[in-house]
Amino acid sequence: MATPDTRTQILDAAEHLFAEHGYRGTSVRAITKLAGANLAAVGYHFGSKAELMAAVARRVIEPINAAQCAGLDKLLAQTPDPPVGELVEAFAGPLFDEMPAGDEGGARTSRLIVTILSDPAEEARSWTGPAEDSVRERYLAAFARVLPGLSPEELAFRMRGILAVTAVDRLEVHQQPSPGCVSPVAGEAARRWAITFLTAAMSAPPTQT
Amino acid sequence: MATPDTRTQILDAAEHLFAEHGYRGTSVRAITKLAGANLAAVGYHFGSKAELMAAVARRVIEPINAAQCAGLDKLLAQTPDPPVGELVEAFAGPLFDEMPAGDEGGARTSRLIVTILSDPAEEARSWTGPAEDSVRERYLAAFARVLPGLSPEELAFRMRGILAVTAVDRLEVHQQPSPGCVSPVAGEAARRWAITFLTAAMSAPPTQT
DNA sequence: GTTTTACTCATACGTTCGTTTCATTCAAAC
DNA sequence: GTTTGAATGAAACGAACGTATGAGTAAAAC
Repeated sequence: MATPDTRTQILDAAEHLFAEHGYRGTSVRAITKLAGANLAAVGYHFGSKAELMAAVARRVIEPINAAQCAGLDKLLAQTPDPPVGELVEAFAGPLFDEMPAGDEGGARTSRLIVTILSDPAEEARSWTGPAEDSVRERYLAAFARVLPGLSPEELAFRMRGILAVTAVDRLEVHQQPSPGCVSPVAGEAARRWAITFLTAAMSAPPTQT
Repeated sequence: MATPDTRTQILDAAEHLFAEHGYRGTSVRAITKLAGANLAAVGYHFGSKAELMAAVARRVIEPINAAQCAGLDKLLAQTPDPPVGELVEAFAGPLFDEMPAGDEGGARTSRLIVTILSDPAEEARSWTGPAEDSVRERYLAAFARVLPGLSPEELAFRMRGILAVTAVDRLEVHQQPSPGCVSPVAGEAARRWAITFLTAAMSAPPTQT
C-alpha cells in the first residue's frame, strides 16, 4: 500500500492514542513519534493539539452521524411510529460499527467516542456542530412520539443512557482484569447485547411521580 | 464550625477537583490552593498525587460499598430470589446517594465515581481492593440466580451497563448546554429514573444467539 | 527549660509539556 | 536554470508539572 501522507498518519496515531489515554494523557510528542512524523508537523497541519483533537473527533463522528441519520430516514419512510427496538438499533448501532475489523484493539471507535464524550478536558468538547444536535433532536422527537407519557426530562435521561451504555466497553478496558470478571467481548456480540439491553430500558413505563 | 485539619481539607478539595477535571486535569497546586494549604502538604500527608487520589477514592467508595453490601444482605434475608428491581435498587441506589444535599454541584459523588472508573490515567485505577470485588461478585451471583438463561458474558455486560448508566449525569455535565437539550436534574429524580431504566434493562430476555 | 514531635512554609530541582522558530528539502511552475 | 511554495527537520522557548529540601513554628513530652 502507498504510505499515506503525514497528515493522515498523524490523524491515525492521534485517534489511537486519544482513545487509549485520553486527551491530557496523550502528548504531541507521542503522537508524532507513533506517526513517524516530526514534532512540528502537528502545528503545521492542524495548528494546535486541541484542533488536532477536533479533527480526529470529526473524522470519527461524521460517518456515524450520517449512518444514524440515514437509519432514521429509512425507518420513518415506512411508518411514523417505528418500534422502539428499531429506533434504538438505528441510533446505537452505528456507534459500534465503523471498526475496520482488522483493528488490533477492536472497538476502538466506540472507545474513542466515549473518551471524547466523557473526557474531563475542555478541549475534547469543543468540536460538536449543528449536525450532531440535529440528529439527536430528530431521534428525540421520534422517541417522544412512540413513547407517549414520558416526560421530556425522563426521555432526555434515557437518551443519555443510550450513550452511556455504549461506553460500557470502555469502563471495562480501563479496569485491570480481576478474578471472576469476564473479559470484554468483541464488537458484534456487545452491539447486540447493548441493543437488547437498551430496547428494554427505553420501553420501560414512565417512572411514577 | 471548627475548621477541619489540613489533611481533610486537602481531601475535600481533591475530591471536588478530581470529579470536575479528572486526574490529569487537576494539579497538586490547584488542590492545595483550594484547600488553603501549602504545596508540600500533599507530599507530607499522602506521599504523592497518586496516593492522594487513592485516598479520595477510598473515602468515597467505602460507604457506598458498605451500603451495597447491607442492601444485598437485607434482600437475601427475606428471599433467595429477590425481584430484579430491588436488586438493581440495592446496587445502583447507593451510587446516587451519599451527597450531603447542600452540596453546590449536586451529584458530585456519582460524578467522581465515574470519573475514577473511566479516567484514562492509570493512577486512577490502582485503588480497588478485595472488598469491591467481593460485593460485585455477590451481586453477580444474585443476578445470575434470578435471571436464568442469561450467559455469564451477557450478564457481565449488563452489570457494566448499570455502572455506565450511573455515569449519565457526567456525560451531560461535560457537554455545553445546547438548545433543545433538557438540563440535568437533581439527584433524586435521576436516581429513580435510573432504577426504572435499569430494572427494565436487566429484566430483558437473553439476546438470541 | 529543654527536647521532641508534628506540621507548615517558601523555595528550588528536574522533567515534560505545547508551541515556535528558522533552516532545509524537493517537486512543480515559470 | 531559476524561482516558488508546500512540507519537513532539528532545536529551543517559556510555562506548568510532581516532587524534594531544609528552615521555621508551636504544642506536647520529659
